Amino acid sequence: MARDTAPRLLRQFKPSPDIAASDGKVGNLILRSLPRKESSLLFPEMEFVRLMLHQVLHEPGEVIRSGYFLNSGLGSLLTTHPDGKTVEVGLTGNEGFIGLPVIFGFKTSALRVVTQGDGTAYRVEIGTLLRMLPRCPELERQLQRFSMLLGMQSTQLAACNRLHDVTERLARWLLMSHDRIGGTVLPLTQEFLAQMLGSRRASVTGAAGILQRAGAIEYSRGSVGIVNREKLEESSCDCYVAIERQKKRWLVEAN
Amino acid sequence: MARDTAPRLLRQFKPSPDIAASDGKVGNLILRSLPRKESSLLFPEMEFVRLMLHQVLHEPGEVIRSGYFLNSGLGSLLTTHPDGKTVEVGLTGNEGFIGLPVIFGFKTSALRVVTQGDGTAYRVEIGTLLRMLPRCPELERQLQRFSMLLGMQSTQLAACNRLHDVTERLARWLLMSHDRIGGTVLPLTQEFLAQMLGSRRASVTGAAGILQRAGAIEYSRGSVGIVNREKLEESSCDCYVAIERQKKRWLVEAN
DNA sequence: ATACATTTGTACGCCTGCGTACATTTATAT
DNA sequence: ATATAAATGTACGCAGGCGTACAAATGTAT
Repeated sequence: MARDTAPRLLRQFKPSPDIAASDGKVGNLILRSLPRKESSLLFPEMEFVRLMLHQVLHEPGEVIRSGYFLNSGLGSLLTTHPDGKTVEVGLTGNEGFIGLPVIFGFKTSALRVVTQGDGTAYRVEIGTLLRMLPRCPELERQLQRFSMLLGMQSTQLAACNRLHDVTERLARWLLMSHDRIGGTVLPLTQEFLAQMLGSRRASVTGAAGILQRAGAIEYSRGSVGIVNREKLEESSCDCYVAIERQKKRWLVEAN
Repeated sequence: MARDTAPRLLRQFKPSPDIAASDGKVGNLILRSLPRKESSLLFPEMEFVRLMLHQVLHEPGEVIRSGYFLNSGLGSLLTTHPDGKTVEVGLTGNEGFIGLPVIFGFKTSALRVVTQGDGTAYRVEIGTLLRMLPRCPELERQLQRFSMLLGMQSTQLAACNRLHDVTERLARWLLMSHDRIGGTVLPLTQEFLAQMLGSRRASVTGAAGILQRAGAIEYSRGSVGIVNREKLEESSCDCYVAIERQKKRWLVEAN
């Protein structure tokens, strides 16, 4: 085995519903942007669920049964490889939706989707979603735009993986996650980070040490604290700002 | 400068129309799949153009004025970086369309798009295309599906860039290009390949030497001939088949 | 035919990251 | 309190690729 330890991922299929907690604020930006007409159609069909750390939402090749509008927490899109290696090729928080292929008529996922950090989401069964879409043009537009943004993100990550070293990529990853998670303390092990970055766990140890000595982060057994965002940005490659810049530009263009 | 030589790219904005050559067969698969109703709307609005080697169709940050349905030849999607480095993050031939962001309401390109090999395309002005889309639902569907396929491709390339060495990636690249170009001889310099793979030109020399000694390819000054596809597939990483497999699976699912 | 530009071959030192292995620290369960 | 598991620190040799530089070969223009 090429990895230190097998990933401890929760493969339970369905997050448990938690109706009680669903009242009040909707965190997901797509849902929030919808006209009342569409959201009133949609919400009765969705289920508020808690997502646990490292929960697997989709597995490559698997039929996608549910889509998830994230309210909080984040989802990592990973490629998987025969030897157990994984590489993160996309990352989304409350700005996004998990289950994009179905929007375009496809049924299976090409990627593993894993949650990172506790969070909540609105889950919708795919059949239901597909029935709703014709009556929710704004939702459809939002989902399609998000897919383009995510695609752009993955092209930038493709280049990043080619050109930048572990420390730069780790800093980039932490910045991207920090933007999508409420607090400044991220529940992360180095082993998990290694799976995200597609590197050795030992390489992450080295990189994390560099960032810590630079005063950018602080970490201990299973959690990383961001103590100085500026320094973290200095340590990161430009890919972080490149992604953010393009995202903003496009959102302005799309009015 | 980090590169041996500045890229010799043709930056002329518009490919020259060539009406004479436009009669007869349409090579682009999206256009061919359209119902007569839509294609008869569309074709009068498009211009048949020749694409020259290494022609730049879009530049990052630039407003996208025209879209291209490729009939032959291929288009590379590249990220560009301040130091002149580029990395290919997507590749399409006659199955695709160049100018996807506009379909989703965005106006600028995030990537450089360069043609590879001579080819032809149908060019359509963006304004025209956007006016047509509401009346061409099947076209819209096809374009959206293609964007998802391209997105999947770039996620695979993101992982490939992380995990595989130059020789494997070169073999993969040649396979992907071979599929999209008619003949078995590709007009390529090692310098150009280096820009696609995001590596040194000297690294490409080494990798090409390995593939040649393996009996997979033959090359000389500006052209690479594929002499044995099986051996090329053996030298490639699995990313090639992974992309093809997922593409086929999705196309079946979408019926 | 000769000069020039382009393309390719090759070499050198260097650094990063890999695979692997083992020790150490820290949390959790009994 | 003690055992067990999980997470982290660290080390070693090795391979691939980088940046750089220059020479050789091969087209192209005058």
